[in-house]
Amino acid sequence: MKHVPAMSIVTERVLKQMGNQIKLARLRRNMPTSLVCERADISRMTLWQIEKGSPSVSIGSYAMVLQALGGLEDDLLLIAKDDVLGRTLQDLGLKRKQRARKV
Amino acid sequence: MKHVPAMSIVTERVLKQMGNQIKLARLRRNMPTSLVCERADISRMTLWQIEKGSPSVSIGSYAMVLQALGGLEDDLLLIAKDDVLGRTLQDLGLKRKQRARKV
DNA sequence: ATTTTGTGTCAATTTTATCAAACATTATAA
DNA sequence: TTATAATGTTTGATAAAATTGACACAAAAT
Repeated sequence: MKHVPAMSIVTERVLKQMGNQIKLARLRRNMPTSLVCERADISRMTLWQIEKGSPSVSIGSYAMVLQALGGLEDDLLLIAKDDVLGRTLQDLGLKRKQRARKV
Repeated sequence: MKHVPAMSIVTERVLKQMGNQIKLARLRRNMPTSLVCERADISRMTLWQIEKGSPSVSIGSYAMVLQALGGLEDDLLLIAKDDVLGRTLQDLGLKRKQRARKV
């Protein structure tokens, strides 16, 4: 990430909560950080940042951690999936485009 | 990300699909990449990588893009949330710990 | 059909994440 | 209670990500 000041308070909170959820998932499985790191092929430092909710960790590291925890990587597919607002807006705009267009 | 070889084919596919879902959400809103980038305070190049599903983009950039699209950042909270396997494992292990422990 | 503007994509440079190796701290096990 | 091992945390070096700026290409508006 470039700079922190652009991160909104809301987004910060979301990342922190997500990190904590990942930590809880690890503890439920009774897996030490060292094991997850090994399987995910990342350093313990990086996992620590993930569980703390640091915005500056690559999505790839996240994905590999979720996979290391066992089949949790599919949760990523939930993002921008059930896009209620988006579909409503699209219905208003008649036909579907391949590029954004003004007005 | 450190190196690509560790990324499994499965995880690669998941990231690609997630990127595409984000792109579709943008198009539904009829927002040009330039506008999303501006709001998310990232370069067009980075957004392009997100929509392509590159593993080497920070979670912070993802979060800000989701926010720029309008209220989509809460989708991140769906990750590791409904952890069925984890809860089952925990039930087997009686009490809940704060640290992983062997056996 | 022509023009406009969003998009795909590259290379070079700057900025940042990731790592390794410590050490301190604290929850469990014994 | 003491010992043990998991976790929190820092630092400095290096690998990698994010940016800028450029250009060609393509979709949609005129």
